[in-house]
Amino acid sequence: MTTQNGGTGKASPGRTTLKDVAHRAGVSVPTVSRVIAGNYPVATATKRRVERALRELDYVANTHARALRGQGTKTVAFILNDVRGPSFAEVAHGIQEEATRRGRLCLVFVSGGDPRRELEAVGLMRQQGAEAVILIGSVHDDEVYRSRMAAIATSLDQSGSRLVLCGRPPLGDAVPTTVVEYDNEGGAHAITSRLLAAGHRRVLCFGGDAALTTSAERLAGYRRALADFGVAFDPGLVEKATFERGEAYLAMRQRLTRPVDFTAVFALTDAVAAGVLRALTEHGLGVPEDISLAGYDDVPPATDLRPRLTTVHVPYEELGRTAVRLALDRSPGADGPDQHALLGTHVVVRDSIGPPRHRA
Amino acid sequence: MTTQNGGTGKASPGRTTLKDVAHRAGVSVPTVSRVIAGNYPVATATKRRVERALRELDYVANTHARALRGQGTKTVAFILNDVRGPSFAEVAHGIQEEATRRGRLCLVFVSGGDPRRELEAVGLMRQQGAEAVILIGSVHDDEVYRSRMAAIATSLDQSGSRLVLCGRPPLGDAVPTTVVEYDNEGGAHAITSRLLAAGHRRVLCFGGDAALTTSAERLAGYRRALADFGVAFDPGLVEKATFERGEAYLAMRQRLTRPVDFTAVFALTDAVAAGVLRALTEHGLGVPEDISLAGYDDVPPATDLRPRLTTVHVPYEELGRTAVRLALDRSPGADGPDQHALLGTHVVVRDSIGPPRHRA
DNA sequence: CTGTTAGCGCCTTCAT
DNA sequence: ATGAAGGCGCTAACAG
Repeated sequence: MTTQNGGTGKASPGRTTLKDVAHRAGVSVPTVSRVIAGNYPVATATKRRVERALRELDYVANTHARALRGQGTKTVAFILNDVRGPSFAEVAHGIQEEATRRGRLCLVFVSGGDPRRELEAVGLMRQQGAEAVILIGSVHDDEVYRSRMAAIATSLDQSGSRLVLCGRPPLGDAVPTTVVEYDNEGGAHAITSRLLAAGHRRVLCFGGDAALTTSAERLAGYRRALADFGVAFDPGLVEKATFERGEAYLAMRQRLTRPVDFTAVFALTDAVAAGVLRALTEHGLGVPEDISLAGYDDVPPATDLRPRLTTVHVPYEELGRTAVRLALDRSPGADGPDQHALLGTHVVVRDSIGPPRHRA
Repeated sequence: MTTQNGGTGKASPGRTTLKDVAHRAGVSVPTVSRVIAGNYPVATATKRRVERALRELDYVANTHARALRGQGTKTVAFILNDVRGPSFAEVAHGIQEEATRRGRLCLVFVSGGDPRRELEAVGLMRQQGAEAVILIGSVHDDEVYRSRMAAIATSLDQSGSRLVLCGRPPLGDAVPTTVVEYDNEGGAHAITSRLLAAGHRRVLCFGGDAALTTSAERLAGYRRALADFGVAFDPGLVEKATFERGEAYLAMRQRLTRPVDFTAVFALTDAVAAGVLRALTEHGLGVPEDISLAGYDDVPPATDLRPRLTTVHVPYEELGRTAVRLALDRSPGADGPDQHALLGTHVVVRDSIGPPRHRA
């Protein structure tokens, strides 16, 4: 016993290996392996001895070794801005559920919205040999981003993995990605139309950052609805702000120091709507009596707002599930370069929209 | 070239390996490895050739092989009931941040509150060789659970990993675990005291499941406050329900079909408080004019309730960070069997508590 | 400076 | 029914 585990079981600290078990049971390593796999004949007596050793030594297989051999636990990776956002959380949940159902493990990484961290994360996930790498949520859509992502997508594809864009626009048909979007522009069009149909003509579009894909699309829907109703677009009625509740509140309070030249607000996000609602209320403006309010996302907390928020439902959980399903189901050989799913959105009518009130 | 990757680069589909790169650069495998590690002298010319090959072949190291060799990317695993709960999400965020800061990857598993899935998950995480396995949130605290967990903790400990109980009571001093709790009972005591100090004597304790550790502790704090104020405990004023918003609403509506024999409600959770608030409001009862309301958790959406909820702040994110910190910082040799952190809670006073209103 | 050798833990032939 | 051998991809020792 010069080298290491001399005796009857494991001596050194660290994980129990097949060798330890084999020693203890007085058999060879492959025999133990076969008992575990159970797909090969083993004498009943031997089997029992091995099983006892297995139990006594509390053996667990080493996934890394298995992965190296080719057949290890597969994993699905996802990268998001922030787990705390209700909509992201919903997507994450969908991914989890579907991945677990298919016997996959989930790796998570939070990028904080920083493209560099996102890139770094993708690299790590690639090292891990993730079967799919899912990118969740909005992004600054510039040329650098697109070319980098295209390169990454190709790399992943070549190593048998898959880049999935979830709630983010495609990179182009040539790029081997799976894209799972929802009808972002359509939802914005629908809810803005709702506001316009109720008689509103001065609709403040509030929140978001035009450089972000999500904002841009929602803004586009807003503008298209305006055009459909023959209402001129007024840049003064587009107020950029963050997607974050607190800042939206502050920004709206700021806006209210100027004359109120709108009768309705389209908040680009439910969280923004919450902030807007608070600012409005504190300013003595009733919703929907004085000002109508619409949101976007239909996250659970929106139900607790008073009045209950009329908003656009986005199937976030389904988005996550679909992402996993598509990425995993594509036949490994046939490299259909482009998979694309577009999920529908719809307006959920609650209590925050009313007819416009004529103002002095 | 009889076997496989004969020629200049990688021929077979799948990941690029060191061997592929070595072939392409016309050097041996270890040389490539050294160029990558950069901790060993390599001729500049060779180095350049290798680097080019590396780039051209888009090489990424295989974490599993590295892990097998001993020095791979470490990972931290956490298991929770549901990512969608704001408080869980906060803990998850804290874990992420701290783990990433320390160069660890995160594995996540959603158990849906099912103890069996939790057990299964721990097994998977153990196979992965996770450095720490963090269990988040409340649990059904029976004997079976305790003994099973103790066994798992010991197993993990022996393989150099660590079981971390986060927001969940310890298993006993003998069990090698890291426990990161918050002062659950104390927070409940404090906020109930607040209600009692405001003059309330009939306080309905609403929501939760007494079999769950979290509920039990909060209920205990409630009772202790009652005792401190010399108010007799009335079992009729404890209403079990779920922790879930929607069900809480329904349960409260049900309760309101009976006579209103309380002047204040202590909701065991902010989500429950939201449901209760809605039921109360719809029943024509004003908060806090008619009924005072207190919550627990201080999750962000609580700010959007009207009136803004007075509640107990729980440092969830800090809980997550601390869990990672403790688990990773303990000196590997010295097996201090028990690590225990107890984080403080405090009441956040907002607008949902007022003096009791004398009722007919 | 570079290549050869060995071995991490597992599983899959192949040969008893 | 069982053991011996080989190799997954990588890196640390040991030659040269």
